[in-house]
Amino acid sequence: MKRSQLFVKTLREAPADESARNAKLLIQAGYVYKVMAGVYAYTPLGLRVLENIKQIVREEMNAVNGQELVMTSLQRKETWEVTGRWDSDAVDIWFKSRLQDGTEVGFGWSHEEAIIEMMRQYIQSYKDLPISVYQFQTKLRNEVRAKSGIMRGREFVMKDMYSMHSSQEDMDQYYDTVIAAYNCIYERLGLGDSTFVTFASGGAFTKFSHEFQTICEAGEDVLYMNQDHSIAVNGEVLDEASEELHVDKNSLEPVTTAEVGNIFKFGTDKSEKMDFYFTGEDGQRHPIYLASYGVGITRVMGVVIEKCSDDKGLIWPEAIAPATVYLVSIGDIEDEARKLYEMLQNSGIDVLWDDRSVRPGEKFADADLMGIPYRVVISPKTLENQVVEYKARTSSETELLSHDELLKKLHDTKH
RNA sequence: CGGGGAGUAGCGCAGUUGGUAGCGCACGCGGUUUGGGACCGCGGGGUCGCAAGUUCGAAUCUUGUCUCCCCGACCA
Repeated sequence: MKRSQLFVKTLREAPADESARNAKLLIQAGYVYKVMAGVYAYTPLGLRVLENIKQIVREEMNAVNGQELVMTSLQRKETWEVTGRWDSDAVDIWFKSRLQDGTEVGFGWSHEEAIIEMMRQYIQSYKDLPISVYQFQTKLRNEVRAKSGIMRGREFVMKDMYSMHSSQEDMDQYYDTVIAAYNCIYERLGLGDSTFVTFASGGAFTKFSHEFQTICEAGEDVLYMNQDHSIAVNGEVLDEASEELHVDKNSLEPVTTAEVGNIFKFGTDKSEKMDFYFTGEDGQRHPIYLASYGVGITRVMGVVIEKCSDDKGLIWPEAIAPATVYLVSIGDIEDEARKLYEMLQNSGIDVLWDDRSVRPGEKFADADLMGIPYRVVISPKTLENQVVEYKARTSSETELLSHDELLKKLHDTKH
């Protein structure tokens, strides 16, 4: 990717109409464009980060036999009337509209009912179970107030997975494997050390759900944790949960967190409401056991920024950065720079080459602001000694390396 | 939805006894520059969020309205 071909521009100053760190930096560095409150468009840079996060999630979902599909944003009224959730008194964040013939439609704020309705057509027998399906969807929610930049928008990308089972035991077992998969996701996103599975309120269909909460000052939740972090409870269910876990709630310390995932078991309640049954080995009809698993993709992106940035700008974890190397070429050395650019790309490294004819200082400032993990500088000075200058975004030290040493270094740091 | 703050050029901002809009950055042209956001000269760009009203005259005063941010409420 050449900087001269990117339409994106960085801003000298952060936008004044945002106060959330993630939104300020993303707009300033050219990753997102704000359309309205809680609604953000993603530039090629922002899209790359989003896709990188999705790919990690996708790999982990595939690893637990999730089958990817994609539902629709337009939803039928009838789909939601079955569970009473079309009613605006029950769900106050609906965006609704009408077809030209007057038919009411809703814009998907969730896809639970929609997916179950669809799966009902394909699942009849115990032989069809278990099954697990997931999608990445843009959810539309008419929030009264959007806030915290991309962390709580009216339009956001979510991965939602649904598993269907013929027995409680099968669901419970699968549920635990998904918890493990989720831990892998947050580990790979660089949030492993600060993300915890917590007890949270269960809502309409189950007593407790599990939330994945990441310690984050910009978060909206308060978690109560014990000393070794083996127990974490959402403040909203502190009393009930501590009782259930047999711990003294006064021994738990509060910490501010952001929810980055939410999973829960519906059991058979929802299936019974939606007439989602299978025929068992006994020849009888039984309700299907259901569980649901969500990850807020765009929200995770925001949380990563809130946790990882400095006064110069963004600092992406390598796993989701839009490029691995920010190549700065200085002086009239286009041919040599192009060779280095191609060499790095050919060895599988994503390079953003700043080939613009602007002053070096501006390129350095942009490299920092955009948060690309490694900066490589090539100039007449480095060429004289057959080296390039290498610097990690997180370090203030530079190193002079030969091309071979550079490749080795970049491949070694990759995991 | 309650409370608070704010809308003036692409971005950040200034602009009070009311007199027809300016600065920095960005942008275009010319030149000098080139390892941490250079400098000089010239130039383009704004129905001052929108709508009414007061006035000879409104960015400025009045009313209404829309939008954005923050706190709260809300949040499968």
